[in-house]
Amino acid sequence: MPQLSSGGGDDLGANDEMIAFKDEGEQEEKIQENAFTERDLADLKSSLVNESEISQSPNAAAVRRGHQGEQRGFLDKHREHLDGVSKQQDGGMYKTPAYPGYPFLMLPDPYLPNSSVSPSSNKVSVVQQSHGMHPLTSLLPYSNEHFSPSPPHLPTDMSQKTGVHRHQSQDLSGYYSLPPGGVGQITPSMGWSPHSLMLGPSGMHPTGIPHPAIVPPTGKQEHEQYDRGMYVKPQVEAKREKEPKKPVIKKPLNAFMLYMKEMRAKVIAECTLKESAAINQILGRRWHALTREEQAKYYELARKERQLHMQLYPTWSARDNYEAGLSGVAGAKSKADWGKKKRRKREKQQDSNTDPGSPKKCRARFGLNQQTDWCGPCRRKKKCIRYLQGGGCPSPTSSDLSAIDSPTSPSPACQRLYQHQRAPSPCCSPPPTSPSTQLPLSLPTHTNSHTHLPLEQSDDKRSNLHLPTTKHTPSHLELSGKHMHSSAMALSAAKAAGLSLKVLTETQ
DNA sequence: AATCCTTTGAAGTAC
DNA sequence: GTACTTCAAAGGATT
Repeated sequence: MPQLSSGGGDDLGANDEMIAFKDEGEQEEKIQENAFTERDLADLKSSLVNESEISQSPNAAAVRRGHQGEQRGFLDKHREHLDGVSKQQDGGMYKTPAYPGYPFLMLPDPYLPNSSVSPSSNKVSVVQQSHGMHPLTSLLPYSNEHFSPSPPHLPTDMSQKTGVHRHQSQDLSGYYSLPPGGVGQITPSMGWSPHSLMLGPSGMHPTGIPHPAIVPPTGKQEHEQYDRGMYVKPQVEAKREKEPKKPVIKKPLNAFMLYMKEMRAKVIAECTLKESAAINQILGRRWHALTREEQAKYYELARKERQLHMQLYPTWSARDNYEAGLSGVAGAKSKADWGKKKRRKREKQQDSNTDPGSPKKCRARFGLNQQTDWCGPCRRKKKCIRYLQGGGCPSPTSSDLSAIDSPTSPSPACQRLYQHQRAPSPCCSPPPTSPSTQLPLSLPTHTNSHTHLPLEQSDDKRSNLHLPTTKHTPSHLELSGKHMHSSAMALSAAKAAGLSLKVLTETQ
């Protein structure tokens, strides 16, 4: 269970996992609630927008902004509504005030037998976004009436096994992110009805629940048809009959994904960005800029998503979608593509790993005490991009450099960006300034081993927050953070003290 | 049309 | 236990 253990061993991050966010010096200041000041936005824009989004249509931006305005209006309304609802129903999921923008909070805890969302509260119209779905679509529970009350082929043992009433699962199914081409796009106004669910194997979850995590195993076109509830394509169906494919059950969204879903529209509106990659970078920064409390909300939601996912698809495994590539994986357009993709990645890896004798990782080279010298991926426990390439080891530059990449040692991705004369990604740009203070306090960093969050989260006596449990030993910073009232304070203090991440994270 | 890019986190495999 | 990989969303950009 995701936990914040402000009391006993704080496990927000392993000391070897402190992630430096140095690229936006000012960001530390803003670690308060919504966290984004205009200055921050300006920073982001200057580092991202101006570089990568020069050539976009102002008109489109204006339109988008208008759209966002509407959306915000909707959200505000929705939040008002939810504020009331969540107070009644949330049951105190968090001790901190309910996050106003998170409709998930209104959803019943599957573990609470009596928890259910009243139909009225659950009937939230799903507003469609210009890109196909409302950013909060995943956060907006379906109306119950859209579902058949008793899915015919729900595994009979499921509810018994999990102790969850069927009804609840239906309610909870609204948790899931809706694939752009998934049922989530089918709004009440579109005449969505249980009948439209009877569309054949590809559109239906084995449980009979029109779960948004389920997408047809094939490509876009079918998605679109699926969207419209017009899953009528004889040829495709014939194909399907020939090679019956399971509906693809997508992975539950993790905390960051949930956050992205919610915030994407906001970022798009604020930054007039279009490129998802750039947006995601911003979101990544913002994510780190969030306070623990804010992140905890998303971790909790993610936990619930997984929980629900597990309940709905007890037999599903993430591996299914690995393998699904061979039989129609989500994301992969086709079997062949998936294979290609996989192959390509492997080739990449091989290419970059030709010298077995060379230092393999920043971790190995610099050790935990010099994590600020690590390349970004190493800090994120991803594959090292710096020393895999033949051992040529650009001396790490300032520890204040971006956590992602330093200008002197651009990642392959960045190099590629340069090669293609794309606007340099922020990761390739010299970070704005200051060393990061953002570190870890806001990060539920984990140890290298997975932090498989237990679904059963014990009553957290140590903290009112729920972040993934980690096993690390507390670092100085963390200890400091523990004694600080908030990460913002810690960060501010750290900044005021002129402490660098490096200093802060040195523990041994 | 297909793939890339980019982010973090979860969960999988491999050793 | 550690290291690494894949996938989840998104949509413009690139191939």
